[in-house]
Amino acid sequence: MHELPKHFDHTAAQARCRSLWDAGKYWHAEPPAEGEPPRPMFSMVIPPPNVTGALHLGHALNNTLQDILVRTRRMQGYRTLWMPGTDHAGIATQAVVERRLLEEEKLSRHDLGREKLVERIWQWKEQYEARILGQLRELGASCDWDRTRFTLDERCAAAVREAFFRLFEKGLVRRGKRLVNWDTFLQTAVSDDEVFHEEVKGHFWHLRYEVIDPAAGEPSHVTVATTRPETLLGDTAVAVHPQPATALDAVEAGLREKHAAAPAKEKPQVEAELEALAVRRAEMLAGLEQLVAMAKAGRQVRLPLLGRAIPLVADEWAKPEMGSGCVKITPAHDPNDYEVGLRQSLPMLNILNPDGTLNAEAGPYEGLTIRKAREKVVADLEEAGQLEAVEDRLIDLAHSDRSKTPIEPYLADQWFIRMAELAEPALAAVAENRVKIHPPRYAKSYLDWLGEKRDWPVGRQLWWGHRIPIWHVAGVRAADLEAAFSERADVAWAEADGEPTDGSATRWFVCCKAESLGVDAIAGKPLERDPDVLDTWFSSALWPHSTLGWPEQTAELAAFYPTTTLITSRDIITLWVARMVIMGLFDTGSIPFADVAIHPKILDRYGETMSKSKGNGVDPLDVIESLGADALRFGMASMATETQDVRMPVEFACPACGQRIEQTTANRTKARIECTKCGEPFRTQWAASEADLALPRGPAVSERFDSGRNFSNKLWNATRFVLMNLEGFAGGGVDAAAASAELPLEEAWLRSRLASVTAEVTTAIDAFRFADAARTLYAFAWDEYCSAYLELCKARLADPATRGSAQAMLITGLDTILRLLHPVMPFVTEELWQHLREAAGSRRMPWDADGTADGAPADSVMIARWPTPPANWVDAESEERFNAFLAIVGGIREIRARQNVPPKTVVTVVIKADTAKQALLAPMLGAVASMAVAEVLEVGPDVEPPSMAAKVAAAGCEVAVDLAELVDVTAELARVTKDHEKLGGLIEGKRKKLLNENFVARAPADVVAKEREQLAEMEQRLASLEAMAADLRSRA
RNA sequence: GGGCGGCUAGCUCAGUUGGUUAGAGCGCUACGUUCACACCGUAGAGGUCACAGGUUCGAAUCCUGUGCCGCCCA
Repeated sequence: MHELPKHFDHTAAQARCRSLWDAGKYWHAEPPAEGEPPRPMFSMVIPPPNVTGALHLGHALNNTLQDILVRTRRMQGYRTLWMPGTDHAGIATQAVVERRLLEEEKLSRHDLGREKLVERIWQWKEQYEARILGQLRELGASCDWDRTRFTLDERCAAAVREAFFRLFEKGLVRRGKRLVNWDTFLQTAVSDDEVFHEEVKGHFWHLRYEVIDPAAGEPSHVTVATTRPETLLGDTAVAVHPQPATALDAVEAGLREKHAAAPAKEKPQVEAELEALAVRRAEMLAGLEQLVAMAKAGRQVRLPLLGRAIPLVADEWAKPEMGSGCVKITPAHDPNDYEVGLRQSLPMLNILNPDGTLNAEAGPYEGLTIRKAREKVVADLEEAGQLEAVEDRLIDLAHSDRSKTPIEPYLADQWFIRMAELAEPALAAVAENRVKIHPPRYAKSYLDWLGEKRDWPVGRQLWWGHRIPIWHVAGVRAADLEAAFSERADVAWAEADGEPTDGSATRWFVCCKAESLGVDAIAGKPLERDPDVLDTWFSSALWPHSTLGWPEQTAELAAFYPTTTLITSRDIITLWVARMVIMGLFDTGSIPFADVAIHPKILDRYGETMSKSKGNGVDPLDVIESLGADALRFGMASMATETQDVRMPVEFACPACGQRIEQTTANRTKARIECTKCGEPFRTQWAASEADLALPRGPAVSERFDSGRNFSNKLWNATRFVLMNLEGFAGGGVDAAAASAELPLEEAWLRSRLASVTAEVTTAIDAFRFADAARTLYAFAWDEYCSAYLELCKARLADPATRGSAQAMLITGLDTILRLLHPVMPFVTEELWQHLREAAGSRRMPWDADGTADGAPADSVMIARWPTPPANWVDAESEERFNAFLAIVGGIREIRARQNVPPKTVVTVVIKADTAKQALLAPMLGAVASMAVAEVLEVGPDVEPPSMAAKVAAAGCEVAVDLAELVDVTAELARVTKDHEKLGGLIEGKRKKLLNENFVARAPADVVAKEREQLAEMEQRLASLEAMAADLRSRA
């Protein structure tokens, strides 16, 4: 006999399964060979994880869902490719490497130089790529490991150059000024999503600017306020609102509206605001209107410290309800001022060097850092008597996510991709449902974002990334370029459009799709390669086709592009999904995928996003190590509902005693925690001191993975039971063609359930409802297969007459469950499949028969066929009848529990039932006996319960357990009374409903009939309860 | 400021076109370890479905508004 240990050992199993799958390369896909019969295709690219760090729970979720889909399709016979790889993540990776360089060697990237730094980053990449791919394999991801790509590898680089070149040729690349988020530490622009905001303590300085040559009656100065006084060096105007009265009216109207809607306790606050506004109108409006007139008259003010004359302008950005009503305008260093600058055609004066020091425009302040410059500017203003006041204030300051330093708005030359033309087909693809987004509501954010068609800034001032394939040359004529490159199809050029021209020499951009231009100079003028690299998302946008070999017309591209599905998280719909659609269409003319499945984000118990810096994350490897990859995957799959986010309470696991300690905002940042149970201390991710580091680590875990672990073990033990009862198993399988009526009820029932569960699970996976699939399988395997069928089989296996068919059905059920669950829990199912192969290799499933020669079970469940139970297996009647049987068993158990009957004591039972139920139950009495530890003496319409009996209504029958000396009259009476009360309430409700003429007249007939039926049944039960109560009272 | 989502049992979540006596897992209570599994079994307690209106014979479900939490975009 093949006997299993009592528990599933996930660690050993995971290693074994992986080598089995690797040996067979079951995850590998090839384009169809010539003459090969056609098969449906399924392909998908992984959202490439960053090589910045290790995988987190979000990745675990994302990759679990992908793997479920891929494994399902593979089993369904598709030619299935899941393309793996990693992303170079330009700025993020460069930032971590630079930070380490500074910390460990006190070197900046400039000390090291471009080439050396890039070399260091490659080293980092090698290390983390290996780690990430290893983690994906730990998770069980069945990617095609022979095809692993990297967004910065040779193949992707060729695709990037080709795509950029084509954009350039079509005039879709432009260079222009733009106010960017400048990271002075990394000396690059960072995108908005790489910026976080944090409140810091700062000041609000009120500065006095003199009016130049004021007319009589005009003020001698204006006051402006700023949180960044050093920016005055770049001021090119002072603004005042063009219609201060109208603007104040609008503010007042807004406040009145707010007042009307405000709850009583907030009204005084609004009233105070209204009053202040009235005062302001009285005191300041005239002055503001005078300033508007001055602006129109072309009055100027003198910039303090530098003495420059700058205009007073009228612009709506100035808020008459705030401060002095005037605002200084620094177009090159503030986003709002930049807009004003554009509207008013103001000069844009950049006062910063890329490293965050001030440049020559700052005059005497040149060379100072921003911080020093601020101190000096403030001191000088004070000395000059131009500092009116200083307030303390909390300032919402933008910081770079990468370097953690404050962001400086900075006007710089940037490369852009024009979106107007490119966005159209990408919008249409989603609008016309050729690319379907699930759940569909997410299509809106895609369409809204893309609909704005904002040009895409693609240049980054970094060293790590795809270098923009553009060379600059100046002072040559078009004819010179023509002469140099007319023979070359891989070179294109255009007149520079965003750079200052000095009139004498035309500047050119030369774009080349080869790795190197191969020419240093034209007509004696040097060609200089642009230093910028491309935004990481540019290479990611090409991922679906670049990984398959584009621009080469490879067999892979022909076979697997467009891909079928993309599964990703909702936060990168715009950054990534939209850009893949754009570039896929531009490069290949085809959409990159037909379906996009969006899954939720994982939050902690407080609804906060998990992050290492908050200390509230769970490391997937901890879960894999302690509970197993299957537990992690099952947990992830059951969480993947269609809502936006899911919450996951986090706990610390005490390494000494295993106690789980709730993670709170208070303890999650501690370096050491003492166990609440055993008192032993353990360390967390924050441990830094030597004493703390010496402690054992208490991993952060979550109870939400327990049920997956328990489920693995349940399956393990169900299989253990089946294997223990295989003696005499004849092989083969069930007779698939048999009609339900010919089968014993329990077999017809299980067959029917297998068919409907298979259909439900298949549909759920097709619709990306992974949680439904996981939950359906859990409930079926646990409550129906194990708790009902397997329990019932204990009696059937003992009886030689039924043993054979019980074995065949048990095996059929188990085999089917393993296959259906394999995509969710690949390891435990594979391990059990192998045991089953050894112990029951002669079993045959109907859905294998037409495939392999003899329908023998596959070498691995990973390549076994997805079950396809015949339609005639579904049999609602058998299901209903079996449920009646289960209800009877439940009724007897209920009485036993209520009466505290010892588990092994056999009770005697009579059941009053109509003839139909009588017939149904007759063959099931043995099962009732085994499942309820009961001997059923009599079943029929005229059965009289013994005088001392506890009764319960179940499935329309009255089940009476003879309790003779056992009855606990008080408990029984309490119970009956409670039931009576509850039932009474329900009956009242139903009667009322049925007395309502409107209901009877308007509700559909079947609903009314059902209500009547229920009422009748309830009334009958009530009568029976009353009789029981009377009986019991007489005995109390 | 605009958009989106959530608010259902102590916790985490289901609840499909409005028609049930509102469910599950965990936790809790009681009982039970030679019987596949204590990572288990049996039974039980526990819910004004955020709040206020409305539509309807009938609302957790549809509509309007409010509140709180969160995300995305500006």
